[in-house]
Amino acid sequence: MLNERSLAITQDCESCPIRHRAVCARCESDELLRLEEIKYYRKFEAGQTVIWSGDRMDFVGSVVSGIATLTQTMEDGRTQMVGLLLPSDFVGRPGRSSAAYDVVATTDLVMCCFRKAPFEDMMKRTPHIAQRLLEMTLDELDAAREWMLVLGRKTAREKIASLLSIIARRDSSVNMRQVTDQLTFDLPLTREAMADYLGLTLETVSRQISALRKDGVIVLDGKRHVTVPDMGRLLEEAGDDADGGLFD
Amino acid sequence: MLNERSLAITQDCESCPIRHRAVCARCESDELLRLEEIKYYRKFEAGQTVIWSGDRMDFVGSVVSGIATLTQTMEDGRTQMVGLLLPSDFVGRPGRSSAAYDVVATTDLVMCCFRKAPFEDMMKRTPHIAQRLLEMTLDELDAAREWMLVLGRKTAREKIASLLSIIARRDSSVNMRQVTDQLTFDLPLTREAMADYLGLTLETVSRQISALRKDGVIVLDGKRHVTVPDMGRLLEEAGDDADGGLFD
DNA sequence: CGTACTTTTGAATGGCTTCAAGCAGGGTGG
DNA sequence: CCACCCTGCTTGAAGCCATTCAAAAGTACG
Repeated sequence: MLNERSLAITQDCESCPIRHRAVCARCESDELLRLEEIKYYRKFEAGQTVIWSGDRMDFVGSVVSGIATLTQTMEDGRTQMVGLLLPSDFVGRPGRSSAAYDVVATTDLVMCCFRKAPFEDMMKRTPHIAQRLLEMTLDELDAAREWMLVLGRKTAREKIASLLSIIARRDSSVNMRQVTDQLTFDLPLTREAMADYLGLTLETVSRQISALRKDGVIVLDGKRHVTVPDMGRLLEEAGDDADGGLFD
Repeated sequence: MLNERSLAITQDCESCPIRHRAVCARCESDELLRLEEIKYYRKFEAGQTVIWSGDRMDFVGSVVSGIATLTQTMEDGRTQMVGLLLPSDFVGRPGRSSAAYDVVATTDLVMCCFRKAPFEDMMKRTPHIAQRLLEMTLDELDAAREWMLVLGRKTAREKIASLLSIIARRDSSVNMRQVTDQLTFDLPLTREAMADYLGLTLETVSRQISALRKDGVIVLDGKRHVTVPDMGRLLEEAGDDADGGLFD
């Protein structure tokens, strides 16, 4: 919380916490200065909708702190999460005027925004931005495809294990911790949000988490705090090979 | 066949059938000339594997004619198709040396290839290529996310209807036909390949196709030739709203 | 301390899979 | 020319995993 407030005041790109990972990662100092002129921060509270699918989207931006979700909803209410947005992730699509998905703040959220037209203009004149955006988009495409395997072919138990291992891996990379055998983290999602991510019902999510706990694959402290005694075991349960993805 | 042979001889980018849709779409004449110097054609027979997941990938390229699939396989053999590659689609990822997925030719296939290093070099000096690749990657990301909804939340019947409507839509756009009420096309995939795309078994695919036929949603002539008497009806069965995606 | 929300747990149902057999079409060799 | 086989496809029956419906327990907050 305190952290987010201080970030919201940040105007200096050089000292920005996502400086080295966001869409501006490859920019030189002079390019950053020009970005600073057109950027502005926006804050959202947990639960707030950032953009509705189909709405006019007149800005793009990066998540500075907090977590947001990208979801798609059918007319009858079935919803599928299609992306999890973490600090440094990019929101919006240059060249498209309306949003394709709902973007919802899962936690309190700070975004670094640019109005679309100036940003697109900047992109044309700054190859470093377009290059980085391409790289990030390719990474997202890989992640989406990996998730297609989870959704299409994995069992409920494997799905839960896959989600936990992804969160664990990311958490350790964000916090620059070593991926040792023992890992601890907080679930940033409710059971329902996990269900929407995994294509399950929240009851099944709850049951499978209980089962993994009972089998000693994870240790729960409260509803949200998770410890993984043996990461290899968790990856096995996810159906990946034991060192899958750790060294790529 | 004859068509492919003639394409395989094509050296002239200006008259290339995918000229206006592929990664080179935005290139000027002089840029095309430079591409022509480094490009080469490769042909694959139906069933042949273009690249194995994990293999060194020393080229990238565009599908000129034919169809290929992108698949992911788990150790126990479960497989999920994560992409369908059609003429003008791009294969390979600049900045990555090994393939992330199996690429398999579903029909006879002709590709326009570039060795990776010269292509990456060219990309740096030709913003038109990078711009177009970004656009194409963003489109693919949207397609992958749309598919996540299909895999995660749709019933078997809806999945089949979704696949059929996507093939129908693409077929009509490739052949520059009007999307009228009546549509006819050939399925480019076996029941097993459809199952791998949809996260189903081939038996379920077969059953649901039979059910849609029985209910008059589609008309079958042989195993592969499909007629859609009422596209709106098919889209309804897919769980999309009746005009979904036709006018985007 | 009560209300609202999230999570867990139980029991019954059902949709998809699994296992199994039979069918259809196309090519091959005797 | 036809028996044979191979591959792709269909259909049937039984079983299982995840869902659905229902209720209660745990948690957060005024």
